[in-house]
Amino acid sequence: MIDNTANLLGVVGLAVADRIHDVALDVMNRVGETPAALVIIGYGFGPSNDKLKTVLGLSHPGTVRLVDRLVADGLVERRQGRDKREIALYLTEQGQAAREALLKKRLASIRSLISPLDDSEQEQLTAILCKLLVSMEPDDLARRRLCRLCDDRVCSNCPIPAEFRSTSSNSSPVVD
Amino acid sequence: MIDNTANLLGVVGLAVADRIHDVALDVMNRVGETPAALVIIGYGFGPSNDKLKTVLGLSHPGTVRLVDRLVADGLVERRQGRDKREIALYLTEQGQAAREALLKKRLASIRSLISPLDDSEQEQLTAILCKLLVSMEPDDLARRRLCRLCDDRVCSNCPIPAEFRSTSSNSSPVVD
DNA sequence: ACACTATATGTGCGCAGCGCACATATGGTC
DNA sequence: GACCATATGTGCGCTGCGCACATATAGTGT
Repeated sequence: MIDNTANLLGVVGLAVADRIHDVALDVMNRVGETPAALVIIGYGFGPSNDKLKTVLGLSHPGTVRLVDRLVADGLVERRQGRDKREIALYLTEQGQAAREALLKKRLASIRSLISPLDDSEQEQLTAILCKLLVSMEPDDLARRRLCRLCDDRVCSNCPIPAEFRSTSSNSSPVVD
Repeated sequence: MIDNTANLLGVVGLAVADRIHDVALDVMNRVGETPAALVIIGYGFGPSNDKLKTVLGLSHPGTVRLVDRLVADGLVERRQGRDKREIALYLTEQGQAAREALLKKRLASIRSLISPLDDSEQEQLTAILCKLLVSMEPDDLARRRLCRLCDDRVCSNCPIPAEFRSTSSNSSPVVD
């Protein structure tokens, strides 16, 4: 019985991931971790290459090349970081617009998926998803990675404990 | 409010997709549509390259190369199809084992995700997922694509109408 | 001041996964 | 037999990524 539920969740999860994939391809013509990088850099706290790397779960060179692509696309710019080694990544205006479109279309595509639910079912689903998320990932990094494509402005009741979302500031998911 | 639910579903969907990705990497060291191909070929009805292509949503050359990889890995063999143009794809013994491992570990990884739910929540989730799936994809092909990684043996109550699962046989998802 | 190590970014190279354009072989139709 | 449809396969290139290595800056100990 639980296998049946698990299989159904596998199907819906795949459907959601497919939709997000398609949105990213449509908005920025990039796939993989590049869309997540756009979201994370867009929080505006000027993450270094290294910070980005840990959240995305990529190798260091993979992250460098990913940023190269974002810069080549005119979405991101490298600025001077805290010392002469570090860089700080910021979105360009075009990058901001792309991020907005990405988050907006991501939400829209998933919203259309759950639109057939009535209010009661929607509340049930929300409660269940919250419960799953609370008990999902034990460490800070994995939780940030989990939320790497979130639109945090609509996530007023993010079930992930605040102490896991940022360790030195409540407003930035990319601080150290 | 619905945006909040949508965002949460986006997170869980991403988590599920990440887990499936990791399982495929672990079991067969392949990603992308290759795992799905293993599942589909494994139904044993000897799909042609072209049948496989439509379910996976890949280009024709992409599918040929995908099969090349599966053959090189010793998981799939090309046999003579219905005429001298068509080929028929079948799993080797090793391919069968890999498919079993893939499906088993996929289920296990998702099962661990939903294990914190009590019986009542699990029933609610099942009902909601079924409702979502029923109203999700309008056409035959998209529905097959949706189920491309399913373990159909645990899906006794697949919400996708039977007429969309196979048009000429009730037991094969890859017939024409 | 100077070596040594840690930190941070960037490069050369190669591989996996995929698409476009094209080539080849077989089957069906007039 | 000419012609088109169907099915598979190839040449080539691109994106996304990792491993090994190179380079630049910061800190630390003597």
